[in-house]
Amino acid sequence: MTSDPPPPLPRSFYARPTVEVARDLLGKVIRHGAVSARIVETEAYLGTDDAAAHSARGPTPRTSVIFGPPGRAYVYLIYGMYYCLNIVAEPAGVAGCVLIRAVEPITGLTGDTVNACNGPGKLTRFLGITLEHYGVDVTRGPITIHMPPRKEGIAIGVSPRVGIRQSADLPLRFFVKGNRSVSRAASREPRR
DNA sequence: AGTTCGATCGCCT
DNA sequence: GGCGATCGAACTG
Repeated sequence: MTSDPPPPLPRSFYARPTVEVARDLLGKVIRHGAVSARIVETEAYLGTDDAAAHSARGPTPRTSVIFGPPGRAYVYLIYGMYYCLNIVAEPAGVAGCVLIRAVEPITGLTGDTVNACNGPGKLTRFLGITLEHYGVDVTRGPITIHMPPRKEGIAIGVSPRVGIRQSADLPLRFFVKGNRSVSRAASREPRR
């Protein structure tokens, strides 16, 4: 018989400071239906003192979930053609979320391995995530996040976030050092 | 009501 | 390195 899959991470995992959640999501397994992948790159978007965050100017219809209970999915359409997936952090009433920027495929592979999910717009397509998943509780499903089957040491790299103009210097991007699935835009060396 | 522009990506030169 | 695709949220008037 097959071993029981681990349960989803509890809500308490997400009810913490956004930066902690962003770091700790590295190496975790995200699953949607038959497709699963390992999170290898994240970015923290803070509720306050972070002009780059969608929540910076208070709740709107689009961003309301960021102000609600932790462990829910904030999905939005970007550039009219891609979806980005965030996981809400901080206790309910405090804004903060973590953008999932890259994952490493575990199952669901067809053809190109790395290039299917090494970017925020690509991984949502790989995992089949769209606006209909706005507000989904990742402690319940259909999208869930789990501990990896085996404990493994991870070297974590830190850098500024990719593709933003406001608060561009804050070191809020986290990635698994040396992992080849880290997003292409992010793997560019920072200019000097 | 009209305009701007983005937490992207792939293709072009 | 540059740019177009393609859309709606947010902002301006």
